[in-house]
Amino acid sequence: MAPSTLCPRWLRAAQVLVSDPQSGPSRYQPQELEERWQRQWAEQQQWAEQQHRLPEHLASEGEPLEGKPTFYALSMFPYPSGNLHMGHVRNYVITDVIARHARMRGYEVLQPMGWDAFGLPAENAAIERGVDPADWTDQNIASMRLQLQRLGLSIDWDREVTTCHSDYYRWTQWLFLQFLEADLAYQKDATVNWDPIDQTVLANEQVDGAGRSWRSGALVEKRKLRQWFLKITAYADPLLDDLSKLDGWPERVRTMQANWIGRSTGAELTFPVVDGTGNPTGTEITVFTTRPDTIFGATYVVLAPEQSLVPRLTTEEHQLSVEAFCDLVSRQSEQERTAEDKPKLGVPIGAWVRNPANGDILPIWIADYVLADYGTGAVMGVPAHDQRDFIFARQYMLPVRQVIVPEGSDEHAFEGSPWLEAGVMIHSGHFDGLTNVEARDQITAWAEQQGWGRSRVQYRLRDWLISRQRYWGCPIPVIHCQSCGVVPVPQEQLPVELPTGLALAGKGGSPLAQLESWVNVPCPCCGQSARRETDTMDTFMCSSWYYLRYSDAANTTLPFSREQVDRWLPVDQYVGGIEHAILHLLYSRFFTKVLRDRGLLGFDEPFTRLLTQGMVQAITYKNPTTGHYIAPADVADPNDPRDPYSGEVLEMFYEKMSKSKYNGVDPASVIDRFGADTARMFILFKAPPEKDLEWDDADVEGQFRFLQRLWRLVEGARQRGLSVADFTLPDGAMSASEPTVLFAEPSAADRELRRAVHTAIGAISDDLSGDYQFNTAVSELMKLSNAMAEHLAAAQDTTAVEALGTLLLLLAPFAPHLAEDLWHQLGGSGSVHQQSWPQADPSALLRDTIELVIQVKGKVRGSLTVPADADKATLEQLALASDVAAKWLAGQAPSRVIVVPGKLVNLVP
RNA sequence: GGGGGCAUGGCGUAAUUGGUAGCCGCAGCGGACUUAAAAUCCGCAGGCCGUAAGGCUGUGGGGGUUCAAGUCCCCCUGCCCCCA
Repeated sequence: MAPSTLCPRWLRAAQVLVSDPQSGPSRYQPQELEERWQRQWAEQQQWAEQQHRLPEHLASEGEPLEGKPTFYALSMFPYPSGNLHMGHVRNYVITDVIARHARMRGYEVLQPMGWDAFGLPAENAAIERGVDPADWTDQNIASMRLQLQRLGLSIDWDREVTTCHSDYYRWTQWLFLQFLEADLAYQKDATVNWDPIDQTVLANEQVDGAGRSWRSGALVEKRKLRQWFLKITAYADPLLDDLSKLDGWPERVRTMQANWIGRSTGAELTFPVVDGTGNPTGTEITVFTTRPDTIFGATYVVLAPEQSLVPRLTTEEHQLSVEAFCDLVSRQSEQERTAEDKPKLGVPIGAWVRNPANGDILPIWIADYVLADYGTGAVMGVPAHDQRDFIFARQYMLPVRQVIVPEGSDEHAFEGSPWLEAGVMIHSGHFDGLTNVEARDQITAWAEQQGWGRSRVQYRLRDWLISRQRYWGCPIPVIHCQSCGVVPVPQEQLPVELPTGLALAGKGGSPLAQLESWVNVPCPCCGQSARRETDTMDTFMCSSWYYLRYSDAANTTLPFSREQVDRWLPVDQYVGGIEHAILHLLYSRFFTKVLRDRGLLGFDEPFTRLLTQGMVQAITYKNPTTGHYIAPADVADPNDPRDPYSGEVLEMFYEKMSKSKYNGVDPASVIDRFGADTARMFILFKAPPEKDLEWDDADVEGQFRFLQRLWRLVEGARQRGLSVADFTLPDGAMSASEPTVLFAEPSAADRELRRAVHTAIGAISDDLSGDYQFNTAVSELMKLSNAMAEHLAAAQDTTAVEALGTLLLLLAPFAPHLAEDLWHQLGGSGSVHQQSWPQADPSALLRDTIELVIQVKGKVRGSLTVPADADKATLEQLALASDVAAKWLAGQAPSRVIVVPGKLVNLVP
């Protein structure tokens, strides 16, 4: 027989035998296997909505089709940089396990994916390399989608959204108009970073630490531009109060949001401006303070340099110094201005106010540490009881007047610090002797009564500046008309398409403003010539509602229908990085509340549960003298890392993967070597999900070995002729009082095996509910596999089949390809991913005897094998009669005996 | 400075929430198989003393509550994150 006539299957087997004679007739080859199943799942659209392909077990339970509960598992969508990194992998694998588990528990699951596709990197690529941002982005999406698909995620790709495509940003614009209509979008002047050489606005990320432009190197200036804001402050209270509803969120994220909103209760107090003789001029300065109790200690008043009263109140002789100071301050960042440890700078403006509490005449200053847009842009200076006022007063020799002293003590000596704690009032008129907490309310009430104050709630949160003077963003859909003012683009004219084919140079002002043909349009109202808004939106606008769009991604008449959005949302489980703990999550919550109030959806909060996964770190080598990073590949001996050139001993630590540190691990290379299932299992096993994860190649290989062991385990079962074809798990109706009859006359091996199987079901189910613990779930899979290796051979077929079938069901969410393949190898019908999640049989966990620990005075001294059902009195008797008791009590009767049934007996002499 | 978190073998981690500390894995050591190596399988493994049986000790340090503390309380040290 000529070789060419050989049966192809035989040939393949022969090749395997030749290449690896020890490993038996078949071999775990993840690359081929994973590609095959991914193709099949895609062909069968297995992850699309399953409403019309209900698994039989649910139909048999008589559950109506419409009544199938929904589960929405969501990953934070990526920016399409072109490269999938390990952080993405960790994020999406976690979400996928949750989604697959929910599906097996009978939920209709939505797991979508999309692209946060507007943003600076595309524009930078355009400026630097002359590529078209749209092409650059689309190519990146195409390649990242392929990389993602290799992970075997159960994503419904039909619902994919891309924020830079007009079928998406059309609705971002539509939603902007909703905000405009609701009076929640407005324009006002705000400062931007201005590059005087390139004549363009820079994003904060484009300004380096020294305040210079990333491109031209010019010192960046602050400029005032008229810009668009969303009135998020109007929702400060609900955004803060509803945090208490989010008990499925990490506590620290809730705390961060609460701090960011920063609600503080205080008072507005009005100081009349007086002339040189102390007579009122008719002008007033209103300050905001959280400490009205300290008003008798005010020794000056400070305005922000930008405050509108400053030009009017400044006297002629101070004109020059005030202008010079305002110019200086305009170059500082907010952080520099308000940091508590920085020196505070200011100048007097020559005007005076009268303290309404005690009539004192106080000088007015301007200072860098007061911000124009917080409170009223004016504060009263109380050096004795405020850190920043104290530093300022020392700097300029302003008087310090103490009005609170520690309880039961003399006046606090001002050695080097103000008194910030609670205490008793002094020098405060008829409030003397009160505690300052009492005085705070009483002084506010007194001021209110006298007409110079009122209590006031103040927020740290500012309105959201959404204008960007950039090209690659969603155009703001309004038209400026000389006679009609700001005119929204009519809905039927949406989308306002971003023009294509621009030559982006990164200089000369806003890119869209330079395109006259695009800018000049007739006014939709009066028809006269008008100009388009040339600002684009902050990309956080696009990402504030994408999770709503997934629910109804193909809708061409609305961003989403109320029916679909209310069916799927709120998101049951959101998974993403902690770096979005504040802005993205806050903006999304804000959007949800506004849209709820507009009647577009029917829930208060978008994300019921939130999981913030930790970073993926990798081993990093650094030369301590040169500060250079060394690639791990260039380190000859990892146990004694040395610089390949100088031979110096290197520093070694784990740090977030990044190109500049040469410590990145490419997901594709891991999948090429070991397959996606190994990568998934490793990343889940190595650390709890919210902790940082240290990448370690040796551990990856260990995970691969585990999957190979499973392969061999099934191989052996097949040779034994076992099949899971008619394997049905006993259902949940079973209880300990009615032991299952499936397993007649179990041997010791049967009992051990069943105990291991049902322990694993219980433990893994537990790890996948509530607080997710994928690391221990994988560890339980390993324990089950170890128990099977030990007991499978001696167990009956029924028990063995139950064990094998259950193992594959439990494995399915974690290593979906291998589980599917082994399921079919063992004759399983249908997809393993369409089976129901197994239920633990309590009767399998029962034991005849247990090990009872004997403690003497809390220390373990030995143990006894006792009947599992022995009562407390019996346990005490057994313990007292034991050799251990005899040895350690030396004949004495214990003064106390503590019995913990099923656990231990503690004898206290 | 304010707020939050963490600290367990050589390493990553686990511990029914007050009940036998160290599960699972990595690295390591010993053995089997092999001409040999790899792979695989079996075994050992917190530290100290001891041939062993066994004992002492041990969850960053100090104190406390309790029959019993990795777990609860107080103080200290170190690291991380957020906001200033």
